[in-house]
Amino acid sequence: MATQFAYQLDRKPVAAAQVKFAEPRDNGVLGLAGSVQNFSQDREIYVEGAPVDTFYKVVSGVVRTCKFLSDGRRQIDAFYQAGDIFGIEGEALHSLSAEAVSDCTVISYRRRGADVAAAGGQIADQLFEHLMQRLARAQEHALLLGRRSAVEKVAAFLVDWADCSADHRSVSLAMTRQDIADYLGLTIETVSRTLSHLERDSLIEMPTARQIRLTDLEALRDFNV
Amino acid sequence: MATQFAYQLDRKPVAAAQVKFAEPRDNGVLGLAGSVQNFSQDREIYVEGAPVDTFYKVVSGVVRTCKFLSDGRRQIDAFYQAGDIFGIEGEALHSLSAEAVSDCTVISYRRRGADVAAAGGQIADQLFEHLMQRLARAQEHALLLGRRSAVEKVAAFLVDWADCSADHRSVSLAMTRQDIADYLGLTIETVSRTLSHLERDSLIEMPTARQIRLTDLEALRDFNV
DNA sequence: CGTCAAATTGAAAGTCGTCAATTATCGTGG
DNA sequence: CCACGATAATTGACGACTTTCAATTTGACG
Repeated sequence: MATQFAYQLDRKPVAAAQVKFAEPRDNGVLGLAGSVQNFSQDREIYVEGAPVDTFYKVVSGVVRTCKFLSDGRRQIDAFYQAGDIFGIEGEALHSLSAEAVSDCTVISYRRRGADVAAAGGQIADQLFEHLMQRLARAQEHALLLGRRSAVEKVAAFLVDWADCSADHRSVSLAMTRQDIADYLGLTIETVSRTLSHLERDSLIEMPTARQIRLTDLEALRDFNV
Repeated sequence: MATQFAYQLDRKPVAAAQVKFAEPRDNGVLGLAGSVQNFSQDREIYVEGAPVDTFYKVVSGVVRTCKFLSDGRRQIDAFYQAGDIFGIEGEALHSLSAEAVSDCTVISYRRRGADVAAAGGQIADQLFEHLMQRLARAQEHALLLGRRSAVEKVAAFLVDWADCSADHRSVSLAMTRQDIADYLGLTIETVSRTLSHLERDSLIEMPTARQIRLTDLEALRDFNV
């Protein structure tokens, strides 16, 4: 079956590309035919197994993609922020679910009856780049899930998010502890305990639960040998 | 940068496509310009960070791709068997290392100075399909690593491999317990203990350590709710 | 100020890892 | 063909890290 995306160029990004977990920058692979959609917190954007007819770009807010086991266990694959593109999974069916972490606005672009090649070389290349990056991230994530301890996971998470803040030293989290836990393969309690532990050791400061300052960024980075 | 693969079609697969962890079938995305290479057990095929100038197809034997932490911890991303294609990671640099699990023969294909689009629509589509499948597998693997227990992991591993045997009920493992452990995010001891446990419960039989019969396939499948 | 969800903290349990010893397996050479 | 040595695999005992269960505190919002 032919892979079908109708990509069109959009040279005026709708939001500053402050990107982290998904796209390293605004890549301009956007259709002009996009339509704006709003999702309130925890609302489902699409569900695993649904047919793939659109892909999305985040305008504001945060989106998570995840998988579930039938008993409710959840693994979050990635978080997406303003400028990030998501929803390109599988040829025909979504391999993940996508949900709004916070109230958010996205633009959805319809896949049309033209295959990748027909879409043109430049666009195909951008799509490749996107997939390659997703793949590399997934591999890095697997290493974290399979081989890192709780402290290492949490430290990596904080450093990752700090990298896309202004000073690289503070993080304001849109997600709950449960989201973090399900991203890191831990429980809420372990995440909470680990953060408290890091605060006691003066590696971070938590003015509020969602605002974290990385006071010792080097030490945090050192957890990721 | 343009994504560059010079794909050429090869309609006569070099080996029966008994595929599992990587490719669902022989997809014919092969250059005629491939050259045969042999690697003895545990030999490195390429290393993470190396420039990507070739990709590979397994003729015989088994290959693993993996990542390492500086202290030696290893996470195996995937195993590849006869007919599987591997080595397509990243635009310029390998995001994984590849090593021979057993003595093996592969065909390597050189990437050339033509970008994806120039390679033609059909080939671009096949590459997309390949990447999408890799991505879906990586996500499934992350769910396993982050949210499944030791028994569930081992059961899933066995069922996966049995799916590509003749009767779907027996597995002959090319890899060591250490390989299995590093694939599942466990230790050798836990893998070994879990297998013994499954044997005591009559879910499997182990004539030898590397030959496993799944006597109760249904029960094993049920671990993956 | 009261209510509810989110987050923290404590205590206890359990799963899995670590360390160590034993057994099995395979290739090699006598 | 058997013995030997090296590597792989199994098993046990113990311990640590993480989870589970439960209670408390914090924070957001009407």
